[in-house]
Amino acid sequence: MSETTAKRATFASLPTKVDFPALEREQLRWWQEDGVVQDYLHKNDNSGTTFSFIDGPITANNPMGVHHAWGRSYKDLFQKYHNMLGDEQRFQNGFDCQGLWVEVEVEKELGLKNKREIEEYGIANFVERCKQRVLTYSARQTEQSKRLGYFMDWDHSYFTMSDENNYTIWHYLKTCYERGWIYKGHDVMPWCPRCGTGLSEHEIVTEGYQERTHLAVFVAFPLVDEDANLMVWTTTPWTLTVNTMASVNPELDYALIQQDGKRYWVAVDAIRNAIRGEHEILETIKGAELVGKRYRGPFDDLPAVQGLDRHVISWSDVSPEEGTGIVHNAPGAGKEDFALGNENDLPAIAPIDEFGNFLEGFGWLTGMSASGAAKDIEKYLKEKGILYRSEQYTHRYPVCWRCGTDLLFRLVDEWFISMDGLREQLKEQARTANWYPAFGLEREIDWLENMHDWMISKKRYWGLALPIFDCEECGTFEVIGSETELKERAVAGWESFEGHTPHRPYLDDIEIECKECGSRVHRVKDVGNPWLDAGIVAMSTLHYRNDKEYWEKWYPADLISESFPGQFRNWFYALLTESVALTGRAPFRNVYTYALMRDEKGAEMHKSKGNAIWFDDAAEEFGVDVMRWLFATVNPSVNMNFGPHVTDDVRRRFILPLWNSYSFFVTYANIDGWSPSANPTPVAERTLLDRWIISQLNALVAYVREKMDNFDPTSAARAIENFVVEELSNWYIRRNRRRFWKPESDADKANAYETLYEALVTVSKLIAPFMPFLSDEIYRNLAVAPGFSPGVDGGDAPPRSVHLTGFPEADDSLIDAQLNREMAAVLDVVKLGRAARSEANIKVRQPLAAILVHTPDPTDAEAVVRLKDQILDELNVKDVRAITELGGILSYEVKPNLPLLGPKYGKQLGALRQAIGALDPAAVADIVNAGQDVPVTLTDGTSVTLTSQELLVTMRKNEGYAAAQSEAATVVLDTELTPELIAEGYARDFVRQVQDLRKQLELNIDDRIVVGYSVDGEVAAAIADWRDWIAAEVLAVSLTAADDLVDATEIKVGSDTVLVSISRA
RNA sequence: GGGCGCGUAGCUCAGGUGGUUAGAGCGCGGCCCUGAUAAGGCCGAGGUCCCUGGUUCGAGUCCAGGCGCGCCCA
Repeated sequence: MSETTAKRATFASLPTKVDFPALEREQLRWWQEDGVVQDYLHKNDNSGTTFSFIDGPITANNPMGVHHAWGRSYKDLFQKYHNMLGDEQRFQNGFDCQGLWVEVEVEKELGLKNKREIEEYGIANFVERCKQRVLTYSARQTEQSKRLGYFMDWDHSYFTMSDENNYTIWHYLKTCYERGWIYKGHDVMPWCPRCGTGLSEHEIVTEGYQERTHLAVFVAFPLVDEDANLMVWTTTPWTLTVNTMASVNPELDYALIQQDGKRYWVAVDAIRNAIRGEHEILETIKGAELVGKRYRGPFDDLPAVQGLDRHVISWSDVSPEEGTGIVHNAPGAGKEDFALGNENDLPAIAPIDEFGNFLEGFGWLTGMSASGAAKDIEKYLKEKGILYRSEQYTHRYPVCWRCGTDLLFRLVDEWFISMDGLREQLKEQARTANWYPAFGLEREIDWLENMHDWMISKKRYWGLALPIFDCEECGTFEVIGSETELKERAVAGWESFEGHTPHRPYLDDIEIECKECGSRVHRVKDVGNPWLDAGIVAMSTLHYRNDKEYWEKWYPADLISESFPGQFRNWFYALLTESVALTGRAPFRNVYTYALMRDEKGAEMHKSKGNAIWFDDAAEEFGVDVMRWLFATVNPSVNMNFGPHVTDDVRRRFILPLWNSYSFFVTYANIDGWSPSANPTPVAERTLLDRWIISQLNALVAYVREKMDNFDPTSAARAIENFVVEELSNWYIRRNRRRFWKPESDADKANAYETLYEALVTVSKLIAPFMPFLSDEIYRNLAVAPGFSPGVDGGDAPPRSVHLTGFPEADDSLIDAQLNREMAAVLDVVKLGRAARSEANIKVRQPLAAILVHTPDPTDAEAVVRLKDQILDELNVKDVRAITELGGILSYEVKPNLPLLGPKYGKQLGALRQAIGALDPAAVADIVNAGQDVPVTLTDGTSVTLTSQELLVTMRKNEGYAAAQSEAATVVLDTELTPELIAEGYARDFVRQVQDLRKQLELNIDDRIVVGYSVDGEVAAAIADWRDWIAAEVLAVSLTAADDLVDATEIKVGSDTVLVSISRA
């Protein structure tokens, strides 16, 4: 081989240790400098087929975490795949810009504590800072996404704060208004007193509840017409101020209790929990009998609550499990209470302002914070003599998801879109899409069935300026649907708005004339719910308002993809409802969803817990390809545990075997100066193993395409991994190593290179959508460096990056199902042979005369014998023979063929199985093998006749043989060792150890050596007999027995010790 | 309280349409192979397939109820 090293190396040689993150950075640099991404984006301009992806906007408020990389990897891989298929695409990324989450971060930056301080700072300044923050983090996320290998048209990302996005929402709102769906609601909302805003139903997320401990009070409400009290319980004492009724369950039993001279009504089942100390039960009645009794409220002297007729009402939801079984209701301070008040025509009185402080009319409480007043109220109740007792009570309580403040329930005016008119149509449209996984549809339908009207207003600053003009004079309101309509209608304030984006505060001064009464009307101060912003993008980003042709081309999207949590009720819902309202059609055809990322131990990742992993750190520590391969191979609907051990595992399991296969090829191709030929040998003329791996490769290509076309990258990636690791690396390369290192440069060697080359180049394309960096590294070195990739690109000059190529197409004529099946049998025999050797404790280096093979289907055994070359070498045996005579090695076993017999014999099957077990297997086997029927008599005397198909005849190995058995085959070793076999074993032992010495001396693969050795007896004879073979194996120019060795090393051959010395020739 | 999903080896997870001996990877113990490999192979220990009931000749798989966990809703 030494003369071949001088030949020109075709491929860049590879480092023995790979630094994957460094390789990725280098690849990234080249893509950008060489304009690869630009060419990729325009590869399919006007191709005639399209793939429309609409990006769910990422909130541009912080740097990306690794969980963002998960979702973005799916988005990229589907788009890269379709780009390779030749589909034209838009490649538009989106940023979500407006909303409270940005405001909260800016408040932190500026040190502002509440809305009052924001207004002092100035709304215009504040809004400007919000915009700046979005620009900062969208730029940061763009760079991070590029590092992920995510190819998008980054210069044309959409921003939900854009004029077009906001005006398209106006158009949507106007449409809703014209259909009569918009209304001003009066409702009790969860309210954050710090943020000074209500939270919509959509925002009370899981983190929106926390364990909190509050002061809870048991309070007596004196009845007006009798000497007794209603006992009530509440964890929010401030709500007692606006109590207007008390409710009981009419079905429950209530007891009148006497204690310390006072009488209390309490539900019988609540006595244990509520009452402390000795007491007497005077009488028991049904809750229904309490209904209508009048009582005095604890704060009935306050000016704000005069003129109320407080009495007991009936409410079937009252339970005795918490509290007293009598519920104090404050319709102005509780959501369910508000509904109950409406049902019973009792008024709702609002006690608090937007900061959670008591309003005018609440006496000594006015100006106090509602949640801070608990202690004072407790004291007041005590002094008034109506406090029974108080306790610290821990429960799950809603908190503001941004700032953690306890929420209050506040009576407010908000704007809503009525959903009932659209509900059925939304469900119908949701069903037109394919959901992956399929249960996503059920989740969406469940949400659509239960959703309430959509609260779209928010009393904040940075967001969509709701185009609602509400006349204070006559109560008429109007919705403006576009910038031109606004200009037409504006009678004041246009000048101060003109030239600004449609945000607060610039729009706040505009006035229009009320169409009913002619009064001047301002825009409501509210901004929009941010899901309006994200939900309109299927319309706004496709130029729905201004370019219908473009919109028709790209709508609906072929794909959208986001993670489960929240999106069924948030983005998917908002997209659906806005698009369906405007067009009647669902905006997407396929929805690909995935679960949550956890840390390595399965715990939720949190910044505060310190277990969150930032994207930048992960990219530099692990490399992004390894993450992307992990993301592609896990089950997307199961939560993923992510961390260094998991990525290490992926690297070891797949990426290194792939790299090693690639590296093996490059190493030997360069030694041989091999380069791809314009006219490779037709596959049909190559060896069996070559034809086999090419056959498997084409089957793989067909499978991967099918799975990718059905949005199942997981199955595709797992199949690729199996092919590379099991078939290519562990079998094809392992079995063919000698073809690559043999000294002759003959046709057989060329075929081996051609075959491995085609497999590797094709694999580089298959993995391109999944691992953009490694795939291009392999592709560029193998296909671009030599100038063309024959047998892969038809001999044409290949594109300069794998991302500019087409996705491989399977050549069905190269798929040989018969060969694949036979090779599977061979692989099984090899595995069993190794198992048998291991069990018999005979190492592989010791040659054996033969193995005997039996397969249930005799044609498999014939194939195994035909393909025995692979087995001889792998198992180090001299012959492979099919077992033709049982010879005591195997015996017959007869089993019922259950899938056939079950349906036919039903309940008789048990008896039948018993009868079959009692038959003489050998006799039955003869009959079945002759294809004749077998008569069987059951225990009850019934006779049945079984056909040969209804019985399964198998072989079982007998004890006492070195053998192994699986469902597919039985392999038996011939363990008899002749002196010749033993001598050959010594020779192999010797070679193996000399090779090890070469390695220790760090000799080059093709260095020639001089070997001296010293040993006596059988081992000496064996070495002498095998001299030529040994010398060839270890590249020895001489192999000499000598007693005067310098620097000799002891090695073990058989049980003898041999002294060996080697040196470079 | 309702919807959806999940529950299989110490850990992470595979297990079309019910079928004969339930698998993989990691980890653990032992052995083997190795001049592409930071690899690989074989053997072993390790299982109440969450529980109960039902359908069936036969249930990890289908049905009902329950328990536990997750997400969503009330």
